[in-house]
Amino acid sequence: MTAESLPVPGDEDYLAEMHLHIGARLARQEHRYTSGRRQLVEVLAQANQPMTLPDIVAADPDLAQSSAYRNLDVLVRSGVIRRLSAGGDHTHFELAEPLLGHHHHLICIRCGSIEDIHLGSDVEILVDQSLSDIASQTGFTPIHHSLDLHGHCADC
Amino acid sequence: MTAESLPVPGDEDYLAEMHLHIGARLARQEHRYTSGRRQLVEVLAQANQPMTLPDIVAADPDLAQSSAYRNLDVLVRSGVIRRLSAGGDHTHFELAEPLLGHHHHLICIRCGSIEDIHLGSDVEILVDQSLSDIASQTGFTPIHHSLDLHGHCADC
DNA sequence: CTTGCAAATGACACTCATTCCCAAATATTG
DNA sequence: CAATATTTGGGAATGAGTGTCATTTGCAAG
Repeated sequence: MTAESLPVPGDEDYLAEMHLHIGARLARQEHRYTSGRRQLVEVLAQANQPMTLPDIVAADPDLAQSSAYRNLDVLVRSGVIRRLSAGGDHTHFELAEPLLGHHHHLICIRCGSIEDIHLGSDVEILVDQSLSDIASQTGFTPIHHSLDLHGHCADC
Repeated sequence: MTAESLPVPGDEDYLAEMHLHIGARLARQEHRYTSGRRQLVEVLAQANQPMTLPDIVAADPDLAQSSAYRNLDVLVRSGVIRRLSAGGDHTHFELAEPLLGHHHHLICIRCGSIEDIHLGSDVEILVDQSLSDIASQTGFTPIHHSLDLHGHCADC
């Protein structure tokens, strides 16, 4: 999908290459890729599902809450991480699409959990085309779309 | 789309009929359709775009903040109003789809505004089918989907 | 049209997710 | 190493949203 040759999750040193990409991206914006930020990215990469701040801190208790929030914000602004507002108490965070691939979500409206799903490319193409048609009529500049299915997860 | 014969927005006494529908729906759940709730619905019906609580109170200063929040919640639980989490400071509310029709949103990631859009039925059908295919494989029970386009609005 | 009772109201206190603050620590540059 | 800039983390502050409770309102039965 992207012109850059990103390694895929099955890759041997997927994490190492990903860190290089992210470090370069942060450097371009005069930000340092510190260990705290690296830990954040690793937690999200290993979970491969959107996480809340309590999830993240539980997964790596070395992370300080205030720094985690601040660094999540830096990474969101740099396009490394994406912020999801699912309606529960906490915002969810996940790696951005260039790192994770384009996908959508199953959102449980009872327990607030979020799971990733992938749609067929035929659907994606049609959706993208329809949305950009509408956007251009309104003077809206599209950046990305979100398509989520809300309902009850298997556990609920 | 629905079996019931709801009046359409062009209708003479659209509001009156809508209030009847909502009153009946609330009564079924042992709730009263009080003047505060009616005002809430009228504000949202007239704005025909999702509003935050400050928007709502500004549009009708008679509404008390705590009651407005409580009644919004009652109306959400009763399926009259839908809650949207757009990522800004405030949650947005809009009339639910049975009253407003199925639609999607343009969400400005700079100013937080939300605007309604409608997609062609071919897109809707394809999306619906794809989503329910995936859901059934996962044991997820779909209730509704949301498809939003994020970007910059014409004003930003 | 009272009386009784459950639901609703609104002012205000409170919770808690997130942001702000700032002095100490760490990295970068010359 | 000195000088400068960014980052860190603990705790205080912010503010959207919720809870509390005494008062009011709406409805039903007599």
